[in-house]
Amino acid sequence: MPKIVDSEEYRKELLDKCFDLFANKGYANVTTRQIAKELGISTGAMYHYFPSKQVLFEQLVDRISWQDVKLLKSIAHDGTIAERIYRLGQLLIEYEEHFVKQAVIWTDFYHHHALAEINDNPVLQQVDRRYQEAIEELLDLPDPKLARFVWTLINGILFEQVESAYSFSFAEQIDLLSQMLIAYCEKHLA
Amino acid sequence: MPKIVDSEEYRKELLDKCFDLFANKGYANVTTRQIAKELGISTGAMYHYFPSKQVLFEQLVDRISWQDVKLLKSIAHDGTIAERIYRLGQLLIEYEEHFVKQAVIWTDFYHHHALAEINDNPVLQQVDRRYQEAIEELLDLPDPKLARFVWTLINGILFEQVESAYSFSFAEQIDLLSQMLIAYCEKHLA
Amino acid sequence: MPKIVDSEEYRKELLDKCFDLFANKGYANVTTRQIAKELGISTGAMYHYFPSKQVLFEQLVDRISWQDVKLLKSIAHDGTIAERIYRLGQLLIEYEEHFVKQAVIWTDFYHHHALAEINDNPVLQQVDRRYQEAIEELLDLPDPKLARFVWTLINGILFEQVESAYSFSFAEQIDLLSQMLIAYCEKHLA
Amino acid sequence: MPKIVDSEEYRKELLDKCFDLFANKGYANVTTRQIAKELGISTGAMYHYFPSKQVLFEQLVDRISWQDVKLLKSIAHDGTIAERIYRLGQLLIEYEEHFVKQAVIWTDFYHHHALAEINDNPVLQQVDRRYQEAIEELLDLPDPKLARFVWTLINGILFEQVESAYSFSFAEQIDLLSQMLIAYCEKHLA
DNA sequence: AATGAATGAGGTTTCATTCAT
DNA sequence: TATGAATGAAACCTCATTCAT
Repeated sequence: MPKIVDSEEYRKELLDKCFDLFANKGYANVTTRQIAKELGISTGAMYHYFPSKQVLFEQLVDRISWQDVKLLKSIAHDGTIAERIYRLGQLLIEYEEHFVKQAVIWTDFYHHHALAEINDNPVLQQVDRRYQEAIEELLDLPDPKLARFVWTLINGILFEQVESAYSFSFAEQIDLLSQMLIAYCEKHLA
Repeated sequence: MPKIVDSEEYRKELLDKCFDLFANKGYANVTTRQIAKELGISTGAMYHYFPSKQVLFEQLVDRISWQDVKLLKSIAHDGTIAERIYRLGQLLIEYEEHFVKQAVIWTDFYHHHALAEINDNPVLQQVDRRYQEAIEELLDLPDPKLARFVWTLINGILFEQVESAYSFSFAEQIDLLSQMLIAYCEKHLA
Repeated sequence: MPKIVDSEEYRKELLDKCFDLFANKGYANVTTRQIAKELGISTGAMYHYFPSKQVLFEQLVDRISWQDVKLLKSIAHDGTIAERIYRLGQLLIEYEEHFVKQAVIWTDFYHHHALAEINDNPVLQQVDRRYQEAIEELLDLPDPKLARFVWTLINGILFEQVESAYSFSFAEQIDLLSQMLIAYCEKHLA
Repeated sequence: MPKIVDSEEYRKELLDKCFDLFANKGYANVTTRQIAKELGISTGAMYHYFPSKQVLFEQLVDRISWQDVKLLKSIAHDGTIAERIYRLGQLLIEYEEHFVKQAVIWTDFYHHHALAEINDNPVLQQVDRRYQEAIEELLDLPDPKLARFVWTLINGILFEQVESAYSFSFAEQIDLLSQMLIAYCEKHLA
C-alpha cells in the first residue's frame, strides 16, 4: 500500500518535470528520449510508469487541469462582479507563466486527437465541465454561457502571449478584459 | 513568361488544396506522402514546387495571411464604431470555417518554429504588422493596442471552436464580443 | 549523313563539357540535372544524346582514353631510353591537369562497375591494351611488363596530386620517377 | 565503466566488419541497409553507434590508417637501405589484400569530401603526417620527400591491383619497385 | 524497478528516367 | 529535337516501443 502511494507520487513528480518540455516544444517535437533525459531516468523506466508517450501526455494534461481548477477555486468568491473579475485577473497575472504553458499544451493536446475521440472521452468531458464550473462559481454570472465565454477570451490572451512578439503585456491585457467585462455587466446585467 | 505565371498559379492552387489537411491534422501529423496524395501529385512533383515540407507550410501560412488581410480590407470602413464592429462580426461569421482553420494553422506554425527564428523573419513580421494594420484601419479606435486586443480575443473564440465540444455557437460568441466592445467603448471612449 | 556527323560532333562536345564535373565531384556525386545544367541543355535533351547517365560516363571514359593514347603517340619515339623517358615526363607535366583528371575519372569508373563486367567488356579491354601499347612503343623497353609498370607508377603520382595537401610538385615527382627509371635501366638493362 | 569499454570495442568490431563492403563497392554504392545487413544489426542499431553513414565511413578510414601505421612501425628498422626496402616490400606482399582495400577506401574517402574540408580537418592532417613519419622512419632516407614518394608509388601499385585485369602479380611489382629504389639509391645517395 | 541497446516501420527527401507538349 | 514537369523507387535517417540483462 505505501509503495503504491510512493509510486503514485513519483508519477506526478515526473509529470510536473516534463510540463515545460511539452509547453516549449510541443508534443510531436519532443522525443521519448528527450522526455526520459529531462526526467533523469531511462526510457525503459519511463515506460514502466507510463504505457506510452500519448498516455503520459494525457495524464499531464489531466494533471494540469486539476491544478488549474484548484487554483481557480482558491479565490474568494464574495464581493461584487467587478471585484471577482478583478481577483481572477490578479490570479492569472500572478501565475501567468503557468497559465500560458497550460494553454499551449492544451492546444497541442487537441491537435493530436481526433475530435470524435475527444468527445467520447469521459475523463476529458469531466475535466472540461470542471473548468466551466470553476469559472461559473467564481464569477457567479446570470448566464453560464457568459462564464465560459470569459474563459474563452482569457485563452485567447494566453495564446497571444506565446505567439506574438508585438503583444503588449499580459497584465495590461487582462486589465483591459476586466474593464470590458465590467462595462458589459454594468450595461446589460444591471 | 506565361509558363512562370502558370507555374506560380499552380503553386497557389496546391497551397489552397492542402489548407484543410493541415487545419485538420496539424503540421507534424501530416506526412509528405499524405500531402502529395491530397494534392493529387507524386511526392517528387511536390518537391518540384516546394523545397521542403516546412517551406510548403510556411508559404501556406503566408498565403492565408494575405487572404485574411484582403478580406478584412474588403469591409466598408465608414459608420460608427458599433457599426464597424458589427460588420467585422458579420464577416467572421460568414467565413467562420476559413477563419477557424486559419487560427489552427497559425498556432501550429508558431509551435514548429523557435521564437528567435520567428522574430528574425522579416516576412513574418510584415505579415503580423499587416494583420494589425488591417484591424486598426477597420475599427479606427483611438488606441491601436485596442485593435490588436480585439484580434487577440477573436482568435480566442476561433480556437475555442476547434477545441471544445461544449462551446455555444460561433455567431453567438462573436455577437457577445461585439456587445462587450460596444459597452466598453461607450463607457470609456465617449 | 551530314546531320549524323554533326550530331556525333555535338555528342563529343557534350562529353568534353562534363569532363571537369565528373573529375571534381565523382560519378555518384553528380546528378543528371547538374550534368544537364553544365551542358547547357535540358535533361530531356541529354537523354536524347545518351541513353543513361552510366552510358554517358562510359563514353566519356572511352573518349578520354583515346585522347590520352593520341597524346602519347604524338611524342617522338627516337633517341636513348633516358631521352624517351624525359619526353614522356615533359608531356605529363605539360598536360598535368588533364592527366590528373583522367586518373580520377578512371578510378571512379572502376569503382562503379563490377570487376566481372569490366573484364567482359571488349571495348574496355581494347582501351586498356591500347594504353599499354602506346607506353610500350614509346619507351621501347625490353620487357613489356616494365612499360605497364611505368604507367602504374605514373598513375600513383597522379592520384597523389588529387589527394594529398602535402605532396610536392607534380613536375618534381615526375622528374624523380624519371631518374629512378634511368638508374634502374642503367643497372639492369645495360 | 566496463560498459563503455564494451561499447567502444563493439564499435570497432562493426567498423572492421564493413571494411570489405566499402572496399568492394565504394561509399556511394553501399546503402545504409546493406551496411546494417552486413553488420548483422538493424539500421536503428547502426545509428545508435554512428550518427550518420558519413561519420561511420570517416571512423572506418581513421581506424584503417592507425592499423596501417601500426603495421609499418612493426618492421625492424635496422640494416641497409636495401634491406629495409626489402622488408617493407615483404610486409606489403604479406598484407596485400588489406593494403589494396585500404588504398581503395582512402581514394573513395577523398572523393567524397571537398578538398578544403580535408585540409581543414586536423585529425586527417595528423593521420596523413603519421603515414609520412612511419615511412620516413622505416626507410631512413636522406630526403623526407623521397619517403613520401615511395608511398605514393606504392599506392599506384595498389590501385592497379584493383583496376586492371592485366596487371602482373603484386609481389612482382613490389619487387620491381624495390629494385628501382635500390638502383636509384646506389646511384644518387652513395 | 531500472537500464539502454535494439528494432523496424515509416518519415522526409533525392534523383535517374520518362513523356506530354 | 527540345523542354522541364512528373514519376516513384529507394536513399538516409528517426523514434516510439520492446526486452535481455
